[in-house]
Amino acid sequence: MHDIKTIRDDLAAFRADILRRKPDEAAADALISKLVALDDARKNAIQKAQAAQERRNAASKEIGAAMKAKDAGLAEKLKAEVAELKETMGALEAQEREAIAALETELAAIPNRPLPEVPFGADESDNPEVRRVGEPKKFGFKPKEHFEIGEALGLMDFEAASKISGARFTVLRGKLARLERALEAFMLDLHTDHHGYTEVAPPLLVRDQAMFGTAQLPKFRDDQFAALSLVEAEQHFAGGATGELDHFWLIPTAEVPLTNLAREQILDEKNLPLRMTAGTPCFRAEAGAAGRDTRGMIRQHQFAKVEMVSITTPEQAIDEHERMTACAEEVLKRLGLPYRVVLLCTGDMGFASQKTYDIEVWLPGQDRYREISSCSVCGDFQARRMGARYRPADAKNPRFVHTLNGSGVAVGRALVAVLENYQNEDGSVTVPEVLRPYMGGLDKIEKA
RNA sequence: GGAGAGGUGGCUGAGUGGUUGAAAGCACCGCACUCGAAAUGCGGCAUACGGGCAACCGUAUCGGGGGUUCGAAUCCCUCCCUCUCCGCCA
Repeated sequence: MHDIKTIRDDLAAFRADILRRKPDEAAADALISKLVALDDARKNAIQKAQAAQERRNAASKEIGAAMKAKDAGLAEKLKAEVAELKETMGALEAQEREAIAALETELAAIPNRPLPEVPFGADESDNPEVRRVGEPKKFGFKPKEHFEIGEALGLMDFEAASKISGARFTVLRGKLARLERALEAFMLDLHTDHHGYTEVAPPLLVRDQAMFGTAQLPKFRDDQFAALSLVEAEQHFAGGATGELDHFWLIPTAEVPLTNLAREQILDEKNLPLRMTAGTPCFRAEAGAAGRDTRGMIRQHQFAKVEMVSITTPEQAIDEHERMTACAEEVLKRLGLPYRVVLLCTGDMGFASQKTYDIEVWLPGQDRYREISSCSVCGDFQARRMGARYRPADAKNPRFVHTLNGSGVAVGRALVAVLENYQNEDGSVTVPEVLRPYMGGLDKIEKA
């Protein structure tokens, strides 16, 4: 959520940032004049309503004084004056509310402003590579894709999944199911034992306000799954009710519950940065992804992910972003997976982000790097939406916190990466050293 | 699902219609005392929005929304949330 004052303080800078996101001058100018008009209307409505309230309050006090002084005549006269005033007040207050809501609706739909160092670009082909770590292994045979490996092992079953749930689901069995669990446990242990994150087991079903806070709502409603009580839904319709059903949202990422832990809080500066991690299933409708990554488990309706969230002061945010990215990279380093880090350009960045690093893992079966983590710094964009603040040690007024989130890392895709990078010519998969303690000491997954 | 009790400032917690934005305590900040500290004393200490160069002024906020009233933290309606007991349940 943007602050209209900040925008109006420097309209030219705001316009430039909007254009960096989407280079459409006509749209940018239309947006700005709309915002200015809405804000002027808001101020105007507030002033009118407040002037009326001020007169009413003053008259009410006079009535109280007159009644104490037993001056019934004066009290009655004042009452008549207030009664007249009230006829217009209701409308003025309604106008004030509407004007504020109209501005907020508009502001809530504007993406965050990219930081100056974020390169301008249209899509992922414009993302500069920041660094490349690890050498892709040379195979003495043509490396297979993960689903070929998993299916050949008899431990990855898409047909069974589709019978139960349809497309974009996977059934893992035996050692592959355990490998997924091992990966998640390994990542959580790394972040809690070595990176200073506190493990959280959050709700997976959340309310509208939480989804608004992290900015999945209102704009990305169609990407989400919802859960509802059919009994309540039936009563809802039977009662002839209209509008939105009461329901939960399935979290598309643990970023939502973790970040919203700071909702409507005033944190103590000495507790910042607040670092939290969670391993959860994530649910996505993938509405706009028809036909993309249809084979295998790269793009699923349900997948496991270990998420990191940091709540910081504005001053800490940028360093924390580098630190968080390094924490995600450490997962891949310890797993021995080659990867590269790219800086997302303005056109490829998420709605709430000011700056994002994507970590892409090497997949020999696909012969390319694929996203396995995304680390974003959001500034106060989410904090404003959820009222998350902190009290600075040396100042009395609370300030909005800054929020960061990053995958540390996507467990499903990590499983894919392990299968492809550790595959052997005979179809078996070597278990990476760091995972063996989590696999009961097993060093190789073979066909059962 | 049934019955009941509640939601007040950073925290605890008073307050049932008229200078109550809100007692008191805790926490925090400043000053005094002290070599320093503790203890003690005095003072300060909510948030947002609008107006103003500023000092400051105004408006709103006692879970959210609506209503009654000249006037609501206090009365009514509604929604949300929390807790207790019973029922059901992993």
